[in-house]
Amino acid sequence: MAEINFTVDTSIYDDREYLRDSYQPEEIVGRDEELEDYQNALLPVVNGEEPNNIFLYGKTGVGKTVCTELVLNELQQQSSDYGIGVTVLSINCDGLSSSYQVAIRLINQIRPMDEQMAETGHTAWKVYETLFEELDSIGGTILVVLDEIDSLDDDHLDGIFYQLPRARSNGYLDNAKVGVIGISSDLTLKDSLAPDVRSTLCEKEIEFDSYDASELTEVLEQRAEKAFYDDALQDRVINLCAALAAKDGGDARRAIGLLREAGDLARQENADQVTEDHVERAREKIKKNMVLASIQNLQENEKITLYALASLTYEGVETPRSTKVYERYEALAENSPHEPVTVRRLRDYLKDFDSMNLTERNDAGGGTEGNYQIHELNSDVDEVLSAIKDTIEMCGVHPSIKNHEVVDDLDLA
DNA sequence: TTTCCACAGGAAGGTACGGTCT
DNA sequence: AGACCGTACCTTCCTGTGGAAA
Repeated sequence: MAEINFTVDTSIYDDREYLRDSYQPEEIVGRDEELEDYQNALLPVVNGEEPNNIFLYGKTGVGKTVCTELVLNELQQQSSDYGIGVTVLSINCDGLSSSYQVAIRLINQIRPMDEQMAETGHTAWKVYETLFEELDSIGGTILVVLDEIDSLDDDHLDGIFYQLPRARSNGYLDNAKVGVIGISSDLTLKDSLAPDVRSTLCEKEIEFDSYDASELTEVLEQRAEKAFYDDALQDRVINLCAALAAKDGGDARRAIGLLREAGDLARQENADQVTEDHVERAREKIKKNMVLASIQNLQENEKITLYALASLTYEGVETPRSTKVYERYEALAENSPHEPVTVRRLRDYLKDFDSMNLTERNDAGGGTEGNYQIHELNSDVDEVLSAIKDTIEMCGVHPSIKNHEVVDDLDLA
């Protein structure tokens, strides 16, 4: 057994807490314009008027959620000075698929633990009716923050965004003034809303631009100053993190995550300083973990599809077309306890892989072959095969991968 | 120019499941 | 107990697309 030895870090982190996702900075860098718009949009609240519905959009990690928390905290404090009661209900819609579920979450957030409502089984109108009763019993101004609304299914989007803003005019609410704050990182979401829903929900729109490299540098410097000891970071480290994150879409959360991972690596290695090399390696590690995590969440038929694609790739067919993947998939699925799905379904899987960034899907065609799509793994085939080890064991080792190291690892009787 | 081929993907509907309501 | 509800996951059917062959 390896010797267990904990070493106290004395040169890297002063206080790592400042790099955590949950840390809320007192001052937000580079979002002055957005904060001003936000403040203006909320002016009716302090004046005791009906609140605006506000729609926030911008890519992930550009400060939408952080700004919301900061602004609403401030709003609650200041309005209580004026004797106005403001309640904030916040729901993250990630993992929820319908308005129905969002409404139940809201109800359960209002209700005490021992009176929680079950998540299915009710009629839709019953759910909304209950929600309005609960809101009305709170009374005053209520701001409902719905974060990550883009993760809701398109078909189910309209329900809550239609009901909530209209509840008062339809006579469901007597005591409460409700404003909806919708937050989306999908810039096209607005277009998929029904026109009447769009016009009510988007009374005030605030767009959050992506951070550029220099803004990210500011954000990172703000955190790093408190998180790390003086001289713990090599000169170019922050600039590098900022540049990499700017290239990846200007996501501040990712930039901070990258810096944190680099710091962790340096600490593990008992280094005196975080170097550019740590950053590069941290970036690789994060990428690898993201792939692993998304593969592990796939359902079994999807994993078999990925197995089909990976085995083809390992064989040297780097961009197989959908039909080829399906042929291999069918062969693999036959050995598994799972009934193979139809080609149509598999096309959906392949489309999902692309949107999850596991693969890259491209149109191809011409010639006598007609039109078709080709699929290419976005990460190392070895990593993918390792991540679906259990599936390989279940379906059996396909001849094309019999030389792969994963196979040696499997306990094949 | 028309027809055919091979594929992509939208629409609608089926089924099983876990839940509530009466 | 049985009607009913929302949802996940799937199939079936069908239309659209663009180049090749007739």
